[in-house]
Amino acid sequence: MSILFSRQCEYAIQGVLYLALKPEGEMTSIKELTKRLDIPYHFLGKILQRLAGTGLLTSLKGPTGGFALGRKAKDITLFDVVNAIDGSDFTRNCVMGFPECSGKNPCSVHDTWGRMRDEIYDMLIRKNIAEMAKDMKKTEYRSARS
Amino acid sequence: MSILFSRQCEYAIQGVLYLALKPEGEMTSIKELTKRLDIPYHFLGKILQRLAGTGLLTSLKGPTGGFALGRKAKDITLFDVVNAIDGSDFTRNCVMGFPECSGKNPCSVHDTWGRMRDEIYDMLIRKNIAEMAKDMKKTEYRSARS
DNA sequence: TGGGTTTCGGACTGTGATGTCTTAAATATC
DNA sequence: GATATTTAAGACATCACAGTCCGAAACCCA
Repeated sequence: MSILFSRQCEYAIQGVLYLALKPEGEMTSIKELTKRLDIPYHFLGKILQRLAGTGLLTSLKGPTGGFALGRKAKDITLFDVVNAIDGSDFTRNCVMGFPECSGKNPCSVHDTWGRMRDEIYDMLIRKNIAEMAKDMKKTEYRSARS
Repeated sequence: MSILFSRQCEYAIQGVLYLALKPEGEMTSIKELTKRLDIPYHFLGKILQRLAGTGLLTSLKGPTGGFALGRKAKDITLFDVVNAIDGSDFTRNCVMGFPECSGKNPCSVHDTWGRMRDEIYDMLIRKNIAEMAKDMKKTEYRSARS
């Protein structure tokens, strides 16, 4: 069975959560992120770059440079991150790949899956980065990678 | 956003549903399937081969040969098909990729996602091919690809 | 001004999934 | 038995995603 998010997207979420644990406005380098999160250096760089391009993150070059959240953690939802990397096609396409599946012409699992899909979407929209980060803060970060 | 099933798996589901609409025991050739379902000929061949290998389908070579369901449609669940192609890893791994996410050490969306994952699993287990095919029979097949 | 540090951007490689092609094996019909 | 038809099986090609590498641009500090 295939999974919900691409690996890029998983990394993006982990990175954004890590940044949310930092004091507001403090810059964090890729070097620190890659060490703490165990994500390939250059790959993570590209992902953060992409997030910065959408305004979700800010970036600064040079020493003391790095990345930080582009707005307050509570104003960033899980959906914002996922949508920036993987898009939101899953909200539209039929789960079984029937090309003409729609509300007027539903397939056999259309309604059942539609309900689950809505629940997933709601979860992504409701979860904001601030409260997620707070949950993780309870224990030391690496062991809290859970 | 990435999707729930691989393309192979989507094709497998579509193929099995098509076979379920046929009289019991009647063989259907790849040629017919590929034409009606608009799936690449040889690729579909490999997928059906694989399903036959697990016993989900039976196959016969030669003229009048083809594929048919390996047991009664009502005894084949959606999970059987999905599991044969994509496996069932999704029931185990953390949706955000945190390597050490577990019940004892849950991430922020662990419980929420876990509940949804269970619902998806239940859907796959409960939906059998017979009733799904019956739903689709209501309209002409191609336009019922929905 | 110059050197070191960091992100930026593009090109490149590796890998797995998707899709194609060809030959062999099995079966039905004549 | 010969031939046509169909699946079986493996090699091959193509493509998207994952991951690497390098030079350039921006920035800080001495």
